[in-house]
Amino acid sequence: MNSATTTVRSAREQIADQLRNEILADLFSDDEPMRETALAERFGVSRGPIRDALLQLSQEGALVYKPNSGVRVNAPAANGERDLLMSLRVKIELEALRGFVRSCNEVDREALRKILQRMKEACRAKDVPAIVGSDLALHRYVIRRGASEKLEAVWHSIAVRIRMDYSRLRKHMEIFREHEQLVEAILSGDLKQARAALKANLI
Amino acid sequence: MNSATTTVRSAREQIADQLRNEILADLFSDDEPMRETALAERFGVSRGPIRDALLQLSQEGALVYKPNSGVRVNAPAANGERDLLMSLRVKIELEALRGFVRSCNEVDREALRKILQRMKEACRAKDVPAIVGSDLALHRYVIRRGASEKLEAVWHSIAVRIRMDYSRLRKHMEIFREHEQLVEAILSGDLKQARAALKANLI
DNA sequence: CGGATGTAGATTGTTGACAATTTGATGAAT
DNA sequence: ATTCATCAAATTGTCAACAATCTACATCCG
Repeated sequence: MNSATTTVRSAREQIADQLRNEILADLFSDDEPMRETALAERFGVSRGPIRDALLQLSQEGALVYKPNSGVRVNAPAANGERDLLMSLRVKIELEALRGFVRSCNEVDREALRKILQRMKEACRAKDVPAIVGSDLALHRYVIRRGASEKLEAVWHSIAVRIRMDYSRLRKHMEIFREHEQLVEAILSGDLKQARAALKANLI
Repeated sequence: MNSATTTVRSAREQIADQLRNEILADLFSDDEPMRETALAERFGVSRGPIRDALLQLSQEGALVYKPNSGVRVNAPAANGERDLLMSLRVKIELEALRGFVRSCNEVDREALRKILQRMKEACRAKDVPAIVGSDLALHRYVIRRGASEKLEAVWHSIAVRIRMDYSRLRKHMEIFREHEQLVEAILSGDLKQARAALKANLI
């Protein structure tokens, strides 16, 4: 195994990943509480790892935590806060994009193609949680390699709180095509076009 | 009890608060691992709540989590990332400042004075963790009341990762005086001067 | 009838025991 | 001497039971 991509994925992280994708794919109602015992049964583990995952997702902004009462899905950012959050996200991603296209090597290019392929299949199958996962993975890869882990963490907490609308009217394949253009611009080393593709995808 | 200030503080949150202040006050070495059993003994609880607090602090960026190996103190942002992170922090705080001075009422003014008083005593006593706590509390109050909880969470994850240098050469009371100027500008409703005081404090 | 009060059920919070994993030391083979 | 495998101690991960807390409903008093 290589050590760049995380070799060990704890139960907590796997559960958190899956739940995050489903939450961002709007599979849960905003008001409905998420019960620990039900989730424990679903994932075939005890409540311990579930609690860890729920706490993590609360910190990320996907859930809202209320002491002695449990967690609920967090509401997407309201219009007022959305603008500022999005401007922060764009700022981080544009900065990371610059660093990424400069230092992009063959390993990075192959990783991007792989993620894009995964997104293609998810869009074809209309598997919204999988679309969410590949979308986050693509942006995250650029940010981690183009900026740093600290920036990646901050970006993540912003992206989760903005909550892109994946079930928007336009067809799912359009989501793929937007990212395909972004990746193509990156692979050809065209920073200017990559910036344009990124903005088109986000705003 | 009023419901604006959090009525219930779980063990996890109290432990996390205290540890965060100590970490940001540079009381732990960057390489030394933090052991769960030692912390459990220190706080007089079992490892459960300790694990919760450590996970939370890892999400916030104060600690670095390595599966099956435990947590260590995260290094402060390097020069390159620090600039971008600080620009994001300033952007959030300036935006929140605008909203805060506009809607600031008597309750807010009293809360600010109270936090400032706490900071004064902490600076006098050279209690660095307490200085850290009151510093974060002051900025957080402005952001929560001037912006939103989502912005507050994002700001927090940035502020923790920047890791202000509290043990800098200038005397501790100067930290207090900077914030005193900020609060005075806010209390007098002078947005322009408040922005200047904020920038002076951060940069 | 309206509002406070108590009570039962459900849910989260905490604990200690046990399992799985990592880490560093030790020693054998080349 | 160096490398590799093995092992023991320490540490984290998981679990199930129990305690504390909340919620909703019923009950009682004004």
